[in-house]
Amino acid sequence: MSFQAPKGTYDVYPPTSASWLAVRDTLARPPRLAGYQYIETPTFEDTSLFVRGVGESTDIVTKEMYTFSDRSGRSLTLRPEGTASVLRAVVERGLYRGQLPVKLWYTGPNFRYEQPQSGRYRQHTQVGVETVGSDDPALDAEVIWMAAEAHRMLGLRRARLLLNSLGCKECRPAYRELLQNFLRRLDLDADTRRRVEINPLRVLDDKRAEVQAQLVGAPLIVDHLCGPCKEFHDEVRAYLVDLEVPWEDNPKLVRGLDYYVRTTFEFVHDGLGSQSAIGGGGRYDGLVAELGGPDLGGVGFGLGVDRTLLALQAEGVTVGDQSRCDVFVVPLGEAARRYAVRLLRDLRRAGVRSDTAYGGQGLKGAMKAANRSGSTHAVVVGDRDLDQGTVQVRDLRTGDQVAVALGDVVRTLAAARNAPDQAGTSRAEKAVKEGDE
RNA sequence: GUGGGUGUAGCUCAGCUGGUAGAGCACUGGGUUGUGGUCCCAGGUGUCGCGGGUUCGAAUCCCGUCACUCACCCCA
Repeated sequence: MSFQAPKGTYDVYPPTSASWLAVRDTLARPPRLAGYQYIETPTFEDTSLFVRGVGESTDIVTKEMYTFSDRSGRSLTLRPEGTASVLRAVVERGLYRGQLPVKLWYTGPNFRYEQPQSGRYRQHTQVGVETVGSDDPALDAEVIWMAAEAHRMLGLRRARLLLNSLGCKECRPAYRELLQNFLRRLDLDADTRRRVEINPLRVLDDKRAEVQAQLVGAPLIVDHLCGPCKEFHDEVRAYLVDLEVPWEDNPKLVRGLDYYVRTTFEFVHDGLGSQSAIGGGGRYDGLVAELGGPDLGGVGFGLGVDRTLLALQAEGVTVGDQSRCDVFVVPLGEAARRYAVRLLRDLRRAGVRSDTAYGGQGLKGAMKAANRSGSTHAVVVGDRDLDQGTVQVRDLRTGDQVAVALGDVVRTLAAARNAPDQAGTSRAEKAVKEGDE
């Protein structure tokens, strides 16, 4: 009997797990630099939270949720996205009672029952931010900038930012009707006709050529924004100019979550195949009130860890430290093995990543293991050396080997670790390492 | 939910119109019993996804099934 991971899921495992972790950590760096605090919410919630929060007419709610009953008959759902949970916690814990805006970041898995394909899984990990309690367009710009900044830190160059405004409850209804009148005259399949009635804006996002061809001349929201929405949108864009974040206005950008108003954005990457969105977000004024809280506006993003890694791979950019260790200890003989366990303890306490060969492996095999560990240095120590009160410290990059007194070993290796590396470290690796400080 | 493609060694794959399984990489050992990364030599593993059918004979042809994969709707 053998098992495999459930359909649409994947394992994050070596060697790529180092890159995956680096991507996740780097996506969280700008928020942490911008005063966002960490929040963690349950992986599942009451089903009704998502129905209310994400929107009854969305595909997510109608056909993609992992919903189940627990043993006492409650209907629970694995979270399909992060915003509803975080805002639920903000309201439940009264976080909005302090200084506003509340600025939070989080990371974790989301679950959607979808047909898997390249870049689309049933469980995927996001890094997200939410800000609650401010209608300042500078905050929209900050959220967008943080995503762009994370991409810059990673060394990702070909991500494009698409930007739109979806209007608000004042101007959207009239536009919606206008659009419906236009769409109803088109030749569309049954599913799409239904969408015209339930959520007409999403029809604009249809990828099919035969649909897009008919959409030429469709009324666009940008031409029907109310005064305040138009002004808000212009201010967001002015801030983006100040921040030197390039974008493309895309009047057909909609996104599949019902709660967005005004600012809506998506980062796309052309190296990913069909699933090109690596992150996105927008403003959701009204959602907090919808979830039982005060009438506070908010804006946030969700960035896909897995798709961002795929985008980096498509650009040939390697992120994260691929080495396992800095120092590898090669003991020869019984006394050396007894010494090695203590040396490893002291190296690790000094912050030097270190490992050794176990199981009495021979010198040749141990050296091979040292090489594969990615260590820059090997410590070869045998009874002969211990008798002389020394160990052999070998630089595995150059092959240079010197005897070092027992009392100086840790200090010598700790210093070597901090020395500037000779091999050219990639810009991305440097960015990630800076993040570790 | 709908449509295409693919399932052969740990990984990437070859195997023509049926004759009973291979390569590269990886791994282990040795050349060098106190020295890795290069080089040379040696070594092992397969329910050929699964079930059935055709045939003297099936990895190869047919049917079914499962899985994976790509794409659509939609999304990270």
